[in-house]
Amino acid sequence: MTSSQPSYYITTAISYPNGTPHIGHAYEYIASDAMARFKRLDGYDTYFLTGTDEHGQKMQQSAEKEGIAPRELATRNSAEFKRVDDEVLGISYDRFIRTTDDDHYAASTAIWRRMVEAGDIYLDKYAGWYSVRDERFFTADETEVRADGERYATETGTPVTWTEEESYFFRLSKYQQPLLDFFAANPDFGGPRSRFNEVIRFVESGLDDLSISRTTFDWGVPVPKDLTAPETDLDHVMYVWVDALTNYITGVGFPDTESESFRRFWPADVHVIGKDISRFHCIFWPAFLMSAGLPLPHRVMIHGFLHNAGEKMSKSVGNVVAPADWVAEYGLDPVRFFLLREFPFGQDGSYTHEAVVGRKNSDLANNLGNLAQRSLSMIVKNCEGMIPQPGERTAADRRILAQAEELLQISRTAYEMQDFHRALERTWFALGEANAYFAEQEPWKLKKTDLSRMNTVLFVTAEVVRKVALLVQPVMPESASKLLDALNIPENGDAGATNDSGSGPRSFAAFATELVPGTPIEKPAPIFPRHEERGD
RNA sequence: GGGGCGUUAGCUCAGUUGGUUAGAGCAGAGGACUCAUAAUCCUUUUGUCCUGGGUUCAAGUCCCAGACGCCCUACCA
Repeated sequence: MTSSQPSYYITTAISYPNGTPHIGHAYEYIASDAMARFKRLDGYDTYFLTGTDEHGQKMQQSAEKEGIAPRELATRNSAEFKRVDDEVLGISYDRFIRTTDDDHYAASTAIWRRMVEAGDIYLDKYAGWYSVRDERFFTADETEVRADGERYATETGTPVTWTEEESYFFRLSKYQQPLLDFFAANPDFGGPRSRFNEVIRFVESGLDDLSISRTTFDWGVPVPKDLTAPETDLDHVMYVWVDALTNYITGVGFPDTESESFRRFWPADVHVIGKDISRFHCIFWPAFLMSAGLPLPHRVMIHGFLHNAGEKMSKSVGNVVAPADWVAEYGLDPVRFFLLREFPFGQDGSYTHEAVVGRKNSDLANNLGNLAQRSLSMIVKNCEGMIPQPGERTAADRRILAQAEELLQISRTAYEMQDFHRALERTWFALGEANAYFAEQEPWKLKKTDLSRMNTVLFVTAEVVRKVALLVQPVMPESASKLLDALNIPENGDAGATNDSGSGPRSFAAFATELVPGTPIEKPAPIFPRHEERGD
């Protein structure tokens, strides 16, 4: 962690712990985790933030139903999200932030103060048709008067009443043009492009000022009294998104903008979020930051949603999958691999049991697992249990090594845009070529005719396995580590879980080296077993 | 209503700035091999590239119109 080391700051969205985590949450955590591990292994001083967003009316109401305090409910449910990260998914976050943390209150207050000082916050009335049942306002256009003379929300069919509420507003309209200029100057700010286009179109269509406080409930960050005293006697709490978005700078030390952490990690390299909250991250958040005079994040990566066999996951349909269930059925690494290999990250994906098993068996067990098994077994049996000394290399040897060699750069480029799908596709293409190479060279025949040549072929194959194992550590930390163990590569890091992974024989820096002939290896055991159907 | 994206082999999808016989993986069929986790390798079947026009020497790739699907947004007062 020297100052010369490049830094990388990545965040997930913070989860609203009004329920339990499902496979959609896991998708975002796993992808972000792979991204963070990749950067750590590639020598970046990396900071990875995740956590829970605990304020708001919904949490308060849920707590009331249970007869407990909001903070108690938040603490309990937040712990469950954290437990899934820690015990089920192996997420290598550096901090699990809670918006109820003390330093977060300080940060939220500070950014609010900055926005006030910028002249961007004013007091007004928020008025509209409020549906108690939906807990939200509707514009007049969104309501209709029915035959009974009462007014209803058209969309949800619930009765609405005219409600006026004092509220602080943020001058979002002022930032329409600055945002559009920023978008034009930073075409990769939002990804994928199609989602980013939606955001841009929305801004172009005009921005209204944003209501950013509430007085009807108190479960939130209080608006500082010294800022409200001249204007109101009411107690305002911040609109949940104001404080929620602020977590990204709380996590690196804000409001101390001179702190080592803030200077090192802000602005963030990427915020990873779902498509339902792109507007908050691509419009509100940059506008808040502009107002507060803080640098803007480099990128917001918007991922798609997972569908169960093409159907939207929903509690009422009963097709919601708990991460722990999947991990129990398929294993953690196969689940991680499946989610990142099967779907382009920016698109929705549809999963089926058959698809997961297909990836697990053909890609993991057959292509990668078996290549390692067949090559290492031959080394143990025919090379006195040591990595053999290779002889002169043929064109075929050089070709397959070069193909593995270029995977690092291909992966770097792909990961830069969170294109995990492509990185893995290219890696598995190379594995297919390696299996073909092995079959063509027929080392099992060479052992009777040309031992030196056999040694070369086995060395080259094992070397390809080593490079792939290094490269898939971010996606499958445990299995990749076992592969490296099997090759007797000295341990140093922890498959990208901490910044210790940035150097040494298991880091990406070791990509440029080769296996050391004479290194003893043990009789290998299958690392990627085929899927066994359970029950039945 | 406005806009975005998509529609390519049975399935999931690649197809760069228009250029030779349209590709991959999986699934199917046949064969080979035995080092290996009944794995691996080779060969192989199927495509009106949604439809109809247009531009061009040349279009899956550009333009126009339409169909279908998903999404964003507005409206239906």
